[in-house]
Amino acid sequence: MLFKSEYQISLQNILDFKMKAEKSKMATDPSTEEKIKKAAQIVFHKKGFAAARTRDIAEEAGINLALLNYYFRSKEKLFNIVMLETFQSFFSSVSSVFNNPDSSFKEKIEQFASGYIDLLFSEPEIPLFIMSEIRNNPEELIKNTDIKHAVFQSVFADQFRLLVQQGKIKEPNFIHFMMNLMGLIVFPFVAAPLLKSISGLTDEQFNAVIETRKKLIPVWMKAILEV
Amino acid sequence: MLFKSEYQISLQNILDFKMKAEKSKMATDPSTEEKIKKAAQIVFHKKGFAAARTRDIAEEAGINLALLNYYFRSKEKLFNIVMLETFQSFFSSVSSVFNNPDSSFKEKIEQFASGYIDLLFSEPEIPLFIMSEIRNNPEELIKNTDIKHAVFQSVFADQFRLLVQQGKIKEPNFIHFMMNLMGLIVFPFVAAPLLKSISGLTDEQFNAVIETRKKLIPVWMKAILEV
DNA sequence: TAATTAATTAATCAAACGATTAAAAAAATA
DNA sequence: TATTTTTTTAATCGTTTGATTAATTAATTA
Repeated sequence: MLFKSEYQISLQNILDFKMKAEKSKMATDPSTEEKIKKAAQIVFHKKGFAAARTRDIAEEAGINLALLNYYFRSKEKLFNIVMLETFQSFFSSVSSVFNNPDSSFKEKIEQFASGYIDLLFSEPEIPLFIMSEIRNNPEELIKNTDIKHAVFQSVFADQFRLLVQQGKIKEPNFIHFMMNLMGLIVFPFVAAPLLKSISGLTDEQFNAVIETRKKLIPVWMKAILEV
Repeated sequence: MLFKSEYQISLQNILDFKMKAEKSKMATDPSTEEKIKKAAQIVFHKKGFAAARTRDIAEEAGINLALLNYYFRSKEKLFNIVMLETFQSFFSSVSSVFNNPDSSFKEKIEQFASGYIDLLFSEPEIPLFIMSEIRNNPEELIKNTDIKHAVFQSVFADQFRLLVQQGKIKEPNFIHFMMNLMGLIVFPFVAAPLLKSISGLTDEQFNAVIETRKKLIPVWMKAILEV
């Protein structure tokens, strides 16, 4: 009896969890809301806000068009949610790397280059999406995230300034350093179609080239800093 | 009588030229066709194809909407013309620098960095425009231009390979070199809104930072090549 | 089980937008 | 000057697209 009771309680707990999960949108089976959001992410990332049609998103999600407005009120509201989540996920990795107190300056560069290139391999359309859409929504996004603080008030930035003081870094402007590091990492993804065309490389060859940049960029950045 | 005759002939020539100029679209006073094209350039560059409305373009040009279709048949045809001309003008400077037989490898880097940054100062929206729109029109554009040849079969590329043979350049892959050079130059413009926000720099301060990159990028590129 | 609420669908609306038409004005030609 | 051609305009057409509505089904609650 104790056994059965325990089993029953256990089963009840499972059912309770499942219901709770459903309501709090962490359901094991993706809820309609999640399906729409995921579909919107795919379509918005690929086409941008203006070229994306709500019918595209509904089809991608496999749901009726009216459901999109039922859950998210409007295309614009849905877009804002996707944009915010994209922005946060894209820069969440930054903070953890940049503010790790246990890694050296050099190690952070290595981790950032490698980690970011992996992230961009899995979601190569994100940079162009963010750069394209950010100009329509100036400043709004940055306020909702702590990206500014995560970069310029980071342990990474402190370590940079210390090395400048010690005379180990020549160009003291941190913004130059960030432009260079980001440029070397991100630009090949943003310009991928163009670079593939003018180089004649296949997708595989192109990816292989970028893969080697995980190791090369830290070396190049070191060289840049010392000049 | 001869005098008058000469004068008449001279006047006739002027009128003939004016008529010819008008018809061949090189009129001194911008023709309607030119006005529309210029307006389309501005609107397309700023908003991209999907977000740009033909009514925006007509208003920007100060003409009736129907004239746009009278001269260019459709929004798409007008866009293709703007895209092609943008692409060509954006890369026309490349060929002249890259294929100059009288300048050294180092000088080409300096001229390219300085010239390209100036070009981007005057038309900062072009890179994002090209990168965004090229994914919808894969390969079509590159065929209509000789960009591929201008870069990879250039004097610049030959000079690069020679320096590799001489052991003066470590990383022999020219595509890496181009990614780095382009990335250092172009990325700050593509990511300008984001970089301004996270750095807190004003437009003037930001431009001043980029201005200094004209001199810094050649130095950095030299350091990269020697590592 | 009955009543109530939430989720889903098909049909449709209204505004936006690219494009066309027919008429007027301007320019070119003979 | 008279005629023809080109350019420009106002009005409007037809489609696309974001959004809504009313009815149906499914789920929840009492």
